Amino acid sequence: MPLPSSTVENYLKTIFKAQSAQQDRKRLVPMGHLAHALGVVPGTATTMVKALAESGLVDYEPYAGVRLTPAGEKLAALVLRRHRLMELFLVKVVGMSWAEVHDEAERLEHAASDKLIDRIDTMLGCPATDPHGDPIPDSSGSMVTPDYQTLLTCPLGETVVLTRVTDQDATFLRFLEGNSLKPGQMLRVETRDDAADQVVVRGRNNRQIAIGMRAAAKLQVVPAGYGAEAAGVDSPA
Amino acid sequence: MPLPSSTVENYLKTIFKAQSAQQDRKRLVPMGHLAHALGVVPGTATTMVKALAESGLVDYEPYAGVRLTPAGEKLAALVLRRHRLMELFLVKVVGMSWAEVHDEAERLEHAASDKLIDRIDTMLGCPATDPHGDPIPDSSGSMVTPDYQTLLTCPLGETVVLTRVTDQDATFLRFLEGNSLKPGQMLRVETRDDAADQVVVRGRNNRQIAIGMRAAAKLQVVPAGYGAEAAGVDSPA
DNA sequence: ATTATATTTTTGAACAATCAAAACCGATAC
DNA sequence: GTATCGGTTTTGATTGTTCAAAAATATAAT
Ligand SMILES: [Mn+2]
Ligand SMILES: [Mn+2]
Ligand SMILES: [Mn+2]
Ligand SMILES: [Mn+2]
Repeated sequence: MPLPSSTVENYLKTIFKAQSAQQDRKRLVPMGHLAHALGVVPGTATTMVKALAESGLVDYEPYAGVRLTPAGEKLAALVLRRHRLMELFLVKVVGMSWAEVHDEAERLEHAASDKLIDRIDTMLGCPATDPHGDPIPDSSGSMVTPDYQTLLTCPLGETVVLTRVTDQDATFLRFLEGNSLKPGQMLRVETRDDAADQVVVRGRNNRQIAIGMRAAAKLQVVPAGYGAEAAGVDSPA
Repeated sequence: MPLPSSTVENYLKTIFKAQSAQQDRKRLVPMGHLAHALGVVPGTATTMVKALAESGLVDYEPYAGVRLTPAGEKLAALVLRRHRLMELFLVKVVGMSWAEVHDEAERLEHAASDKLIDRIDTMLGCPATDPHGDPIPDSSGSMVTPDYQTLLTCPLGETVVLTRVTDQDATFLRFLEGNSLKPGQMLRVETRDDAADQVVVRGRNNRQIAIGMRAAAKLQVVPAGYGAEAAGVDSPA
């Protein structure tokens, strides 16, 4: 019952995110996926997951996969809370770029005390989302994950608000920033061309921006003026 | 040559502080002292120190003790820099109490990147001392450690400025704060009574404060108006 | 010099986390 | 049903960090 190591925290967080990413979040996460996401060989993940199961943090079915127990889910959500609050803090208070805060938070999330995190939460006014639009769990570990549409699935021609970016790669984030593609930005999808693998959107100052479909799928949106505030969009300007 | 683990960083920092604390800072630090300061058994310290010697970070003489090499000294100073800048940041920007920032910084010092530390340094205006008056090494790892007098050794009756507190215990720090005994505060030592183990000082609002000699030795001072600014005192009000 | 005491080192073992490579299982394909 | 193949688990080993207890050393006392 000692406090979980950062290794354990990372395993739980990764399982949590993998479960959230699949449509049925009660399904088992395959060992291979987990190992790949953590950058370890599959055998290592198996060993670790068996230990986590022993501690009651996950359910483990050999050859099938792993799933968080309620206890594991709560712990994972609190790690995610520390991560996302820390990211927003680094952007808003410290003035770091949204492209670099992920790596920083990846380490700080294991070192910051609950006291510090609560202080940050208060200082930021109990925010609902982080700089990338990811929802921030509350201090009890619960979180709402709205099922947004993406620039690939939203209706053509209608104005939408960018709400979430589901890729933390620094280069990608810098590209988006250079094109004013940050959460809160209003957009309209002009055309989609499957053959050319291209989506053209009109963004800030009516400027046209063309991006590939792989990238477009990483940009989540809501219809303009509908639930934008509820989704935590800061400045729908 | 991988980056040093937090365990290694803690060993180096502890050796550094032990060397600084002894009058001749080139003397060897006994294994027993090191082990006690780190909260490990002596055998553990011996094992670790031999590994550090292998990496060229310390000089180790069996049965005599350990001392930092120039490489180890630089690394240690940079850990201390991260620790102290983080403490000041937590007090000044995050609004935490000076009594609780030490424990927090004890973990954050291993997680914060150089980029974050530089950002904090700039934000704070490249401060010379932390909330407890401890000097902050610069980014090259050099640091001046003035040899202050204490409330036990300073002249009676003369006005002095409190510059440094050499004990991080939270309860002690809260006691000091409750009596306005923080760096920058002007004081006068009225009486010293060896038999009663008591030092009486006159502090803020001419209020009299009596403390034991053990505690008085932990409060470092400089003559008022002389080198106070150079020592990084913030508000000699 | 001999003895006693305190400190230090060594030895043997443990735990956490990891990998490489061999063995294994399960879902398809024939 | 047997062969095949990707994913999974086992096995055996390594590294880092730690402890308990035994052995060794240095220093101080007699
Ligand atoms: Mn992130
Ligand atoms: Mn994020
Ligand atoms: Mn400190
Ligand atoms: Mn300090």
